[in-house]
Amino acid sequence: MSIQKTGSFQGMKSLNRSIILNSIRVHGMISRSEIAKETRLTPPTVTNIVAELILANLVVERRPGTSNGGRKPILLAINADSRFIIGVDVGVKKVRLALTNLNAEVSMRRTEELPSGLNEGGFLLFLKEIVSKFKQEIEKGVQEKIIGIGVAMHGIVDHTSGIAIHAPTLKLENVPVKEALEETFSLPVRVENDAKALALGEKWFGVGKDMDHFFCLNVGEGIGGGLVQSGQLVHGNDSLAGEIGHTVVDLRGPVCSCGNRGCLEAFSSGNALKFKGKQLMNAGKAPKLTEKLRETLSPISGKIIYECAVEGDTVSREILEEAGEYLGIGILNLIHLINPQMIILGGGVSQASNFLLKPINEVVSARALSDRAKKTEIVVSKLGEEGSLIGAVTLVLSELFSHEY
Amino acid sequence: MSIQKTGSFQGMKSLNRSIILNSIRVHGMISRSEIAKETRLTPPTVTNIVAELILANLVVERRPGTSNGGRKPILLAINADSRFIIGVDVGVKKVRLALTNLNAEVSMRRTEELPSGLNEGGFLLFLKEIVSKFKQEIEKGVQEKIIGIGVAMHGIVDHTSGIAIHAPTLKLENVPVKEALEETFSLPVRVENDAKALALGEKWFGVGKDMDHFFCLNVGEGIGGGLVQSGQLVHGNDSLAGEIGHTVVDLRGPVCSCGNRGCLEAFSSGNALKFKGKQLMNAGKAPKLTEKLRETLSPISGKIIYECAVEGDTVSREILEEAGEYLGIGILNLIHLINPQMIILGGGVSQASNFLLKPINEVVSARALSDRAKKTEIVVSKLGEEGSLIGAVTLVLSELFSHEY
DNA sequence: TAATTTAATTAATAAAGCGAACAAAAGGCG
DNA sequence: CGCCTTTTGTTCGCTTTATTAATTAAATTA
Repeated sequence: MSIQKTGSFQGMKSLNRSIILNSIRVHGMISRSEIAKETRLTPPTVTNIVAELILANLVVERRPGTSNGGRKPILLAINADSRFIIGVDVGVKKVRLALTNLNAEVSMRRTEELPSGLNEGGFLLFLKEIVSKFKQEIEKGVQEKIIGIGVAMHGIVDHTSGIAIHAPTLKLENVPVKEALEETFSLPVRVENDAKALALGEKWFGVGKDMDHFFCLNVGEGIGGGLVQSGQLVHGNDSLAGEIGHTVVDLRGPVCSCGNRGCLEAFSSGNALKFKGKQLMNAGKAPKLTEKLRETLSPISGKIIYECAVEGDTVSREILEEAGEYLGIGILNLIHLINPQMIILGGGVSQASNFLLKPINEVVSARALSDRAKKTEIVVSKLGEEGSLIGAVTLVLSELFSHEY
Repeated sequence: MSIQKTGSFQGMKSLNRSIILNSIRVHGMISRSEIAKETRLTPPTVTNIVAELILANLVVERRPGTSNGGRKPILLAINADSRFIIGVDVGVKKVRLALTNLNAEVSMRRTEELPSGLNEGGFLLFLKEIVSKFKQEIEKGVQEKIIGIGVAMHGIVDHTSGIAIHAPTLKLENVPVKEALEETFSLPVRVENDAKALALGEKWFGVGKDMDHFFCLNVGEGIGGGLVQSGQLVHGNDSLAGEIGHTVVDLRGPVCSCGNRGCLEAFSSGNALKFKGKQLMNAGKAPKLTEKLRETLSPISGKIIYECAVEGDTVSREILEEAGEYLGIGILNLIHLINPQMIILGGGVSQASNFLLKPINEVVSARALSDRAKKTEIVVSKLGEEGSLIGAVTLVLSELFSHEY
């Protein structure tokens, strides 16, 4: 059994602090008395804690609200620009960097190409270098207000130790990202798997804002996912939870990159689309695709297939539709296992959602066990390409706003 | 967002109370100073709360422990016989009843046949009658010590309202079990799905005792499951979580009772075994089975197949092995999605575990993504046939020992 | 038997929420 | 315009409960 947190005065206050802080954050603007009503804290407690938060510069009083027949309420808001966070999203080919305030509003961004073939040491060196360069470009006044660095990373990440345990496409193992960055920058660093970061980002700033139970799929070249249960990110026992890409949807399906047969990833990932397109082209069954590639001089990719589908190519549409059907099966299994309120589609593939949502929804509503399961909302992320990056920032934010802080 | 619990003195104390109570429960016997060390509560706090617990008769001082070079510690234990609980397990054909103490030790049990064709009202009437009869048979002194009734029930159950929303095989919908029993017996009643109850039972009294993340399969005529994450039962958004039986393992598989194709339940449930056996017998490919049925004059069943397998019948063994392989796929999907530390096999099929565990483990270790996932322990429940019943009792217990109480 | 060690309790202290009363600021109404 | 009512927010004394330090209790050991 894990070590439990005991009830203490500090703990009690810390809990109330985070309740108030989150109430302000979620509402954008809210008065003290509204907070008291909503959270069931007493007015004096709210007053006291808010006073501390204002002193700490985390909260500011804004304009008075409209009266309800008595004294006007004083609206409180998060002092968004009092602190800043650096977010880093380590992808397969590139690293994105962003500077945001407490509302995760990006005020500066960079994208760096990730050199291939780096070993663990080289990778860390590169990471430190680009973060350092990025930080130096930030104006002095803001630089001092940076309170932490959040890193979203492809592969398996132990979020407690901040070690990237296994990043297959980068061919890296056990990289102590947190330790290295904390030492270099003397700032708290949080590291998380990119799909899980995305899910957290959706919980705080995306379509998952009001959801307590949801699953967020990250469909790009591969397929990952992040699960939120009771408002909390689920890591499982070894930080492996969420690997929906390698759940089996058809035992006799094609071989997946992981060596198994019939994984969802082998049907519906960007790579799977690419493979399927190539196959059809070789068989001479995808004239439009062949033409498009000759025109644009680009290699086959999920994006190209999507573009052809937009332009009306039936073959491309069928490829996407089939991918959607299998995604539907994977999502269905998910629904039956953990019964989320919402499924969020994120990652590169979310662009193609107009072709995917229909088959997914059809499969789910046809096969879900109960009416309630059929009603599981399936939506597309609105955070776009920067979703994981926003999630990375949120890793730091969530600690600032959390109970433990 | 759900209503949060605020930090308050009561809350703080209630939390510490539950921490201490659980520490005593888990250790069986433990001294005050050990509790303080383990829980990081201060000695006076432990003393104070323990004093209250003793006053409430929940805890007793037992014999002194062995000295560690100074004064002997006074060992504390849960006063097991200070309170009793009635557990009810509503199955498809029968209802089990049990009376237990705080250690979930059964001191009285009954099994009643469940009449078929009851409607909602008739079902409740029957339930009230058998519980009433059972209660009257309990000796007076113990009867007064009953603190609640826990009900485990087949089908979809809303555990907050205590309504059995959907019980397909009983053909019942929206049965207000909690309300009805609470009114009749003036005792707190908790109702839960049987597989989830089983999982809770395993967490408290079974092999899941020291596990924070596990999944408990209940394989009987159908296949259900209960998920424990961070020590807590997971219900999902509509109490539907855990339905592993209807996750798809092979799109082109046989038709399931739910109408879909390729559900795990259509491969590995007791019913699936039965069906498969019948199929082989009709094709004349299962001589041993045919003989056994003629001998025993009983209809084909999972149990018979198991018995034949024990007696060395290759056909029966193959049936079980195949069921195991598909179970392995289902479990694999589970592992990749939520990464539990342990998988517990419970329900009727757990008897046949000697034939099932091998293929399950083979599939998991062959196909799991990472070494850590391969190491997921797969074990058999030790609670046996009464697992869900113990779980039902635990529903009440967990509230007595919990923070909210 | 005295010294030491560990266990448990007591007493004084302090943290922080709570309830009641109070102040501040509106709006409503005569 | 001025008084009353309502809503918002604060102040103050009280209460709960954990914490620290000192104390008592009961062993072991030298």
